[in-house]
Amino acid sequence: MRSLLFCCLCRSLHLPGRPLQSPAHQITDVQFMTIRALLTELAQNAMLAAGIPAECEPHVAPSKNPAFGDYQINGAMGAAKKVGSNPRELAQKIVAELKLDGIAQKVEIAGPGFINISLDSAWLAKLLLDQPPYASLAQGLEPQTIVVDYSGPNLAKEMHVGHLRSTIIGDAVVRVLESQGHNVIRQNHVGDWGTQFGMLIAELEAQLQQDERAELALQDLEHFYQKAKKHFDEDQAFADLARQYVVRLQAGDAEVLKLWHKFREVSLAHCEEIYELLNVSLTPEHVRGESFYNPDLPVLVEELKNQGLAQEDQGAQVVFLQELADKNGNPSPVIVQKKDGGYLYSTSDLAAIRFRVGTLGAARIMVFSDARQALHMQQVYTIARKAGFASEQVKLEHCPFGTMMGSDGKPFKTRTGGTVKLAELLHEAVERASKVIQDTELTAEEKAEVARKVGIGAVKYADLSKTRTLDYVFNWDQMLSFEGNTGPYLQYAYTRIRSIFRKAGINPAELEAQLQLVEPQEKALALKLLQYGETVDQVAQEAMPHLLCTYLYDLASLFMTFYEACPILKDGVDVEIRNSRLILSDSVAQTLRAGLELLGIEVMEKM
RNA sequence: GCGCCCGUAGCUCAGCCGGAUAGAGCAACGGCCUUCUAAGCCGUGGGUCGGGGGUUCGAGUCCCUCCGGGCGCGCCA
Repeated sequence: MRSLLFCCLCRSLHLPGRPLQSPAHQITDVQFMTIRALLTELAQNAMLAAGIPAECEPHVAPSKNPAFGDYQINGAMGAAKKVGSNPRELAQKIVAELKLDGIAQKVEIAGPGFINISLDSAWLAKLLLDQPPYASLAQGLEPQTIVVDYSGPNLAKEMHVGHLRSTIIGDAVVRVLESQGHNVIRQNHVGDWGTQFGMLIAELEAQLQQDERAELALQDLEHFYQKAKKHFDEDQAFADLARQYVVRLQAGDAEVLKLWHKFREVSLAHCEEIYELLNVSLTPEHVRGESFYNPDLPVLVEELKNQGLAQEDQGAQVVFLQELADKNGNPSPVIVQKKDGGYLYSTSDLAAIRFRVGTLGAARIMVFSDARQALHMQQVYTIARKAGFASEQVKLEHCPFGTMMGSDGKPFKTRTGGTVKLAELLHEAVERASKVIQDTELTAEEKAEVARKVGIGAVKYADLSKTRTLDYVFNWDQMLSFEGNTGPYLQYAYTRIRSIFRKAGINPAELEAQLQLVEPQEKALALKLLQYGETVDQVAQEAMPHLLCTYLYDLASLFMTFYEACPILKDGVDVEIRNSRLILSDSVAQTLRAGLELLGIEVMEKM
């Protein structure tokens, strides 16, 4: 719980059952909370005072329809059923106990027992001035150590669209969590180990012997991989060498390791480039690849065996999970060691959990990976609990995402059916954005920067704005449109506000802090601004960035409506009104910028 | 066969522990620029929320069932 408002009423939380005495106008700065949290608490107190059992929740929610006020308490109906009384009468009793002086302008009972609250404009104005919503997210939260595993490309190949969702969704959630003051540890679980590296290293050595430089040979990783594969398939001697290299690699052979390091270095450099272009906060220090866990794997399997969790089956070491059995009682099998002695991703994922809990001190672990890995993650988490790698206190979360689809409804591919390279996709985005930008006053340099921010922002926003767990359809025209719920629309809304200040020659920081919410559009905008923290909280809890996108789009839309209805710099606007509307506009700009930053999307002054 | 996910306007999507006449955008149609960025705003039309049962004051939301689609299920990751 967190945020904007404060109130001494919170003390009553420690005195359950005791009626609330403090008049609301005495609200002072003791503890931050959102409007929703404040109203929930006040409603809960009123319900207790009305004799309703404590387990009945108030169910406070923002009203969907302006006719029903700003917030509504929906708990009266449920409570009435529980205590066996008339819901409308019970609502009356609750309202009689509600201490909303100075907060609400109107409280009404409607329908079967809804309690509709219209907030007081002066109160909203004061809140907005006292606690700018975009500036106080970290207030009052218990900081946690949270390990976030995202991106995790396979270093054998070039990054492709399959890595896009994990990378940008994970990065947005990471930024949201950090904004709340949590100790976030990024883990880029790259695929830098496994049999395919034998082949790649053999190929690299072959090319180095032909006086090729590693950087040059690996310039096009995709091409290099295909070449190695072809070589492997067609040349028996090469294939044998490759297999030999796998063994030497696993045995820690210095020469082979050196080549492996070289390969890894070049491949990682390629990832860094993509991250930078994408404005993703991952850096080399966050890389913790599969190879890191290699030494721990035999130890871990031995431990699973000793605990009686793993047993030999058809030559492999297998953990049978009764917890995940089908309805016929067949346990779910998880292989942790192959019959040839090799390990699998289950094994290194388990080692990763143990490391994250034991060494990194994670209280919460979030893994952003494809929805198709759901069963695997469930198996790994179940084993981790049983083996004691993670206690019940540690939250283990798989944050799955759906597949990126083309307009034909099938997985996104090139026209010829190949894998779409991420670098090419992103460059195309910038290229397309540069064609969409109309502003002729920008210099070539400015225009290039705007194109980059708009193009990359559009790709990210399109992805982030859809429900994470669903498949989503990739569509250039839609994401680069300035109409509707898109990145460019939000960036435009921001620049539009900045242009007001440019035109007026005013620095928002020097504005006199005074705000009056007279027109309905002004009040609606202020209320929306104050709900920023509620949204960010929810994104942090559920790892669902699309909620923030929806919020920012609503905010921008409300601003546009306000802007049409309420003149600011035009002739005949009273100075105080003008100042007030400038404050409101600036608050919107700051919130848009802060929100977009949490999504990893940049804004610009002009476009 | 077993399991997970999905089905909401022509299209792309929202819908917050069940809450009031199911919301946006695009597309269609009609308005609004001599004044703050019209890349905008205002309005109209458009729905058996896949079908059918059930739970209850109330179901797009929860349960069951059927239909349709996607994905996964011991030695790839």
